[in-house]
Amino acid sequence: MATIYQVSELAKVSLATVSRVMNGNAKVSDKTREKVLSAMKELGYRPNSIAQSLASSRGNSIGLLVAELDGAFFGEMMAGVESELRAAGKHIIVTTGHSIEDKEKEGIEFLISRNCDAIILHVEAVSDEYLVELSKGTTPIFIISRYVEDLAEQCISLDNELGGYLATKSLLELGHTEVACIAGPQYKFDAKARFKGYKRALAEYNIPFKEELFYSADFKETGGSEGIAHIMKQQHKFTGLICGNDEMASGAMNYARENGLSLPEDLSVVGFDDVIFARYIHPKLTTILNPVNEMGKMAAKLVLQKIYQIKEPNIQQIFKPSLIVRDSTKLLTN
Amino acid sequence: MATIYQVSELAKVSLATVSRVMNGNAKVSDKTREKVLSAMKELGYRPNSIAQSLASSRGNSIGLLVAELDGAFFGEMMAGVESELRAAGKHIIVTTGHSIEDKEKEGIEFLISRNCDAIILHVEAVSDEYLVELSKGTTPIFIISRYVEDLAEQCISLDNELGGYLATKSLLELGHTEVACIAGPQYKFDAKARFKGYKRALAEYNIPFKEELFYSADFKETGGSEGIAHIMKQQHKFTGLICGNDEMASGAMNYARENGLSLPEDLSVVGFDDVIFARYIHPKLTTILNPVNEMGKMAAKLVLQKIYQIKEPNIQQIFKPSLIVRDSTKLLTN
DNA sequence: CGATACTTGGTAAATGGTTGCCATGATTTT
DNA sequence: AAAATCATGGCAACCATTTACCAAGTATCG
Repeated sequence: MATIYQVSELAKVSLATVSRVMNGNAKVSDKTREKVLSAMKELGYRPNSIAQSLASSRGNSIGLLVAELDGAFFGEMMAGVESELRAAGKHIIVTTGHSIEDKEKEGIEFLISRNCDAIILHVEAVSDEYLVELSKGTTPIFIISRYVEDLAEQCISLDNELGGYLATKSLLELGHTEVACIAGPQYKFDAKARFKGYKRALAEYNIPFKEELFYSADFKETGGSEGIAHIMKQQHKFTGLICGNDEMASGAMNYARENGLSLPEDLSVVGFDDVIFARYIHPKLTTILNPVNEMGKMAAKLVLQKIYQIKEPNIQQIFKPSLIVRDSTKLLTN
Repeated sequence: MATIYQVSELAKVSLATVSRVMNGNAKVSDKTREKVLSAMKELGYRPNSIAQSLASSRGNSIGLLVAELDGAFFGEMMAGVESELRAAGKHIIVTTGHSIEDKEKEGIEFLISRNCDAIILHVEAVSDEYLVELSKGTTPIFIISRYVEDLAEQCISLDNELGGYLATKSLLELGHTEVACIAGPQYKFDAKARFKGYKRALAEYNIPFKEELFYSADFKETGGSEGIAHIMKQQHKFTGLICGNDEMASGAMNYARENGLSLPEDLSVVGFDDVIFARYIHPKLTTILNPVNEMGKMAAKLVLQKIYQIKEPNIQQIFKPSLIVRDSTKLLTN
């Protein structure tokens, strides 16, 4: 691999001049710039970003930690972050946390040790205190899809409680009174908040919360089928169901159909997130729009603004979910 | 951030000893190791992997380039690579190519400049020649989901032609004779091979290929709906459809249903890939299993073996697709 | 023509480690 | 007790680049 020395030699200019050409922070005449560039081309020179990073203690890269690499939700989030950052010439380094505290911490360590200019975190297992502590370190952190009170400035989050409320209310407004809920894992902030919204809506309609109509499981298809299986076993009639996310809704709907219910006639279902395939399941899923992609972009903008001083208009830190009505819910008729 | 100097100072040992403890490549007595470790802990020392990488010209990281960060297919692939590599203590650096030649090249440049020990590529726009040339460089490359003759040793690929053949044959065996095909972009290797398999199956059954029943579009839902819209306009009756991938199948099915066809009664559809949501669309999709996740893992194993000399049993480089029968296809009855 | 502003050269330190060498002292083996 | 082995120290070179500094050369301009 060619080095800057060889370039300077071939171009017959000094080391410093090569560096000047590369970084554009000092004036260089067109003629010499040309010489340097063509020498680079001839040698196939490519700056060693590791050495650059070490010497300048800047990385031109942003770390991104997500729970999983697969999953529609994370995909959209990553894509949002990446597109915005790449447009600004920055690269991302992605790693995973798998929603396990130790792995999340390890991932963070890795990103920090990699000299990232900043890191964007989507973490679920790690405590607020840990994040606050972390934010005191030298690597700036930004948090996506989670709200940490003391770090509000660096958070991009969704009003999950409102989402849960809207989802539930939409069924109540359609006349349903027995509305079950299959929530995500209750140690997860967003799952908990969505559930809280569910209860608020019930309360508003003077409907008592019923333990038999509640189940908490994994944010996955299997969680959904497991949840509805459990609830159906309780023998408590219900005509509405709200789910922790779209995957769960999908799993629940399949199970329900396989067990003799027709949708949406016998059961109205509301999902959460509006991931890409929500409109491809049948019946098309009524769900809560979670603008993850937008939020990813916004996190990137926040980084550009705060770290690279690129001013970004219209920074928005708290996003509001909204209801998307499709075919999986219907007016209760008896 | 603490440095190795501060550690050596606090532990009252030499620089070399600290390095010995970290890398475990020379004997260190338990006593001194203990001293060093506790000093590290006290200082919160974290090795600077950038400096390590520069000094040792090893990165302990593997570059991974995928077309997109979202999309079920890429997600599974990334997850496969990551899980295997992480289990071996290696990290991945992910970037994207968006199936655009320049972006793919730029992504590759980035990964190389990042001193990755090896890079795993899922590229579609770049030519075979370019890859061969690239493989002569200092950074070893591995190619996933594509077969390059001259680089066979470094490829993990799927027999796409066989997949296309199996998909088509499954419909022919069910008595369908008018089988349409909505293929992916024909500049993509896998899309082309699948289409080739489609034609081989037709030929085997002495059914001529009909231009009216063919369309090539984006590997997306919109590609699928666009494709079926086009074919339906041709007014040539057909009872079977094979699609370039599951997303396209999903798009086509929705469009078909919205335009009066009932599935699978009027039209049998076969997808390709068996991404996670194939079984959650309705009717559940009959499709070709593309073991991307496995292939991702295998690519990682190949890297572990060839680069880190960790011997991996059961390396398999060419994967065979297989048919998964679900509810979207049925025997043709007239 | 001389003053001024720009462009460039050359040098050297710094970034945070790795790696190999040789010397030294301690410990174990014979 | 001499010899061999082992653990450590101390040193220096190296990785590819950035950055600051000063000196020197060269246009440009009035």
